[in-house]
Amino acid sequence: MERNTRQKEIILENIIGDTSHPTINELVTKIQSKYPDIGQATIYRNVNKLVSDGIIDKVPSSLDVNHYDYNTNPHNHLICMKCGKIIDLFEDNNYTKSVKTIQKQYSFTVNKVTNSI
Amino acid sequence: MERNTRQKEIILENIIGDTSHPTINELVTKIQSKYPDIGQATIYRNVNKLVSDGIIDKVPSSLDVNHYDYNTNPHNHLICMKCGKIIDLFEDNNYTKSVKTIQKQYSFTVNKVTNSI
DNA sequence: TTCCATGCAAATCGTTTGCATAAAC
DNA sequence: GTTTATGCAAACGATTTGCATGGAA
Repeated sequence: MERNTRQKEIILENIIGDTSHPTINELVTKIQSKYPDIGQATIYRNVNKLVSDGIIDKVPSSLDVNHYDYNTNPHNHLICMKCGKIIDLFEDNNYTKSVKTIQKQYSFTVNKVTNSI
Repeated sequence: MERNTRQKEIILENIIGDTSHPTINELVTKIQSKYPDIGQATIYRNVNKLVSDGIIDKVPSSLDVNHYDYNTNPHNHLICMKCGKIIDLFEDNNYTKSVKTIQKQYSFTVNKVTNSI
């Protein structure tokens, strides 16, 4: 049986509402700056669990570090393979558009669209 | 000035014509089984160079290992975020289709479309 | 009181790097 | 002969794991 802990609460709190697609490392820094007593293994373990439970999304990047995203609204991502920049693509504006249209609209080459439907 | 070496030739040969989107590790195994004298650092260095030269594509996967793809024809990829399976999407059939159409056609949720345009 | 979750440190995995040697040119 | 590329092993960074301890139920 799963138990509720202070750590789990704090970790989820720090992901919800964060629209910056943080890396694990950014989450660790962010959380430990407020709660230095929370170990990074705990953060890794909980973030992984949130991903496998479908609460948050793992967003792979071109730069070989994963980013994490809490998905209230299902959406896609436009990710730059050179610099790693991530742009959200929400259903109401361009989710239904073709890849070609999307890449024209954003005036760069579409390399990857990640979503969380 | 760049030099042509036997290793470079062999490494490129072993990527061209490989449509299986191999991981670096699969390439290392494949190449070293035929040419045990080629070091893995050399394979890493050359594969990275081929990527930065735009000869081959790095295809990030859900499983935290990169796959590599030699792109004669520009195309997208459909990648399963659970099992890592990669499907090619060529321009002539579905490249211009919307994400929604694509995911209906393949009867699973579109998580990521990678391409090499 | 039971047993799952945590914190720490060590281990692991994939990848990169330093350096001496080999081989292009 | 000069200089880049290679092979090896060590180093590195991100992530996972083992284990003793803490704390939820």
